[in-house]
Amino acid sequence: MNSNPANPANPNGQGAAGEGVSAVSPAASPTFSPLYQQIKGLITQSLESGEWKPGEIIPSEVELAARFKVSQGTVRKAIDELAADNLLVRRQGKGTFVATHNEERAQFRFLRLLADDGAEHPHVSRLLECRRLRASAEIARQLDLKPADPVVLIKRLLQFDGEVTVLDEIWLPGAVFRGLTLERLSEYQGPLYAMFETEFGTRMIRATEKIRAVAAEPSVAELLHVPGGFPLLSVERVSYTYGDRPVEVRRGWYVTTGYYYQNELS
Amino acid sequence: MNSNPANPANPNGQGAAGEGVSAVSPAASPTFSPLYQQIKGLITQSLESGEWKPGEIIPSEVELAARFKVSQGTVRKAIDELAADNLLVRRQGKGTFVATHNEERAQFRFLRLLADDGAEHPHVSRLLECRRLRASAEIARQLDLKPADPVVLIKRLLQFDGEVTVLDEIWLPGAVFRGLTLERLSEYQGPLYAMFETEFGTRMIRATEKIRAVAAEPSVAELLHVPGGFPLLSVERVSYTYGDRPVEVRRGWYVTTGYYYQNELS
DNA sequence: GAGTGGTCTAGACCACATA
DNA sequence: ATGTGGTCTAGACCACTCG
Repeated sequence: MNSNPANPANPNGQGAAGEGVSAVSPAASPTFSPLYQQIKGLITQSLESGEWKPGEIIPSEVELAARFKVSQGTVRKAIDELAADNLLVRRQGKGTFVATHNEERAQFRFLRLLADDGAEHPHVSRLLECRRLRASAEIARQLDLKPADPVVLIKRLLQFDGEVTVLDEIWLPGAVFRGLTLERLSEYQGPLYAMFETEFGTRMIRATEKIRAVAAEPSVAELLHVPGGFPLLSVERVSYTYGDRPVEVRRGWYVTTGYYYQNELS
Repeated sequence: MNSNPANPANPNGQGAAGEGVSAVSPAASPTFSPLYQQIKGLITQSLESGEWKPGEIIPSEVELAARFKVSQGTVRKAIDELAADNLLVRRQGKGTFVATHNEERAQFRFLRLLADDGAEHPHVSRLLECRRLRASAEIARQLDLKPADPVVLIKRLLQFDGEVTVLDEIWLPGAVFRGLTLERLSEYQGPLYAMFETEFGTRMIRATEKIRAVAAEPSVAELLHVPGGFPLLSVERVSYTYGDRPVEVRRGWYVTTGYYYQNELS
């Protein structure tokens, strides 16, 4: 950040078209941060603080411009980038909304397993367990916790069109997901990320995955109805929320006969 | 496209600020295409036709604005999107350049296999063969050719830090890659896509991948120095050039012990 | 018709690179 | 000093949505 974080009076001011505002240009700021980036930060803060909740509409561009004392074009550019990052969703004629996992037209953003025939195989989740325990060194490292900090472990199966296809082990920081039980999980329907968002106020923004081919170990093989040693896709995901804070580690084993992991390189 | 494809006189004209240009607004165009999209198309044409070649600089924004008879802001938005699509690269103070696979700071854009330790293991290619044959039904379909059309097949191994890690089978349309031989391949050094670009005028823009876990078949296992049945990552890639025309099918088998396929979900 | 996002323009000035 | 992309502003008008 540069200066004027809260109520900018045009720091690196390049002045309005025909006005005499802010004839600054001091030492040619060494750490230059454009105004719209600062606005972006301010909007992100409001998202993080819950001033505008997932699914809700945010103030119009003109309102925000007035609030931040900048031109509409500047908040526009800020919102553009936030929309590109999937934090906001623009809807022409209606307004700008906080992105949500609840009413998203597709969870394909995070589940990229497709059937060979391209059909729309609906997937259902079968919960296996949900318990609280202390983080291993590895999980603690990935979740940015201290070893032996409390975590929640969820195990579940995903069935695609009746076929058992995915086994997931999901680790969550216990402090954030207080009160998460198997009962509560089973009551809720819909994507896990939607539940995390509405029930625990934690919204997944982005994730990284490490993908490998592995041989099925006996316990995994049994759950997935494949012989031991069967080749499985191992997907280790770390999900992040605002401020790039990790909030989930998910280890998945995918059966990729009849299904494949779809990826786009661009 | 809307109208005025070549030398626009502001079709859906919303007129300059204080001028009397193009007071149109006819039947409220049913298929509305913004000006900057049309400009984007015109620039893409120039890229495709080779008017500006990979690595070269393109005309400045003001020049293009004059050429297309639009404001600088409009060509700016067009270039912005083309840069986001990795067709152009902006460099402040210098100009805008046509993207190239030659001097790219990283080919990580297309090779996403990383070592567990995160180190910079240099990879070297070992060519196995390069022959011309007739497309199978499947390959023809994927390359949008007619069955039995001529294709080129390249097989190669990739070694990471000495270890054999990847086996690739690469299919190319024979008509485009005329004169591609094993000798020519071995002479060239650097990424294949760089060679395709400079030697055959075909630039890869984007690709899709289907990823699976499979058991190594005997012939593959032998080449990769793993036992038969060993779990391998199967990566089937289709690459596209301008106009979303497919120009490569690449089937890869990756050994993912000590390495993983890195992916970002956002 | 009023409000919202989307497009387009024109002009000023800043940051960066190069000569 | 000049030219290039990058930021910021102000204002006009268009496309879309909804009451």
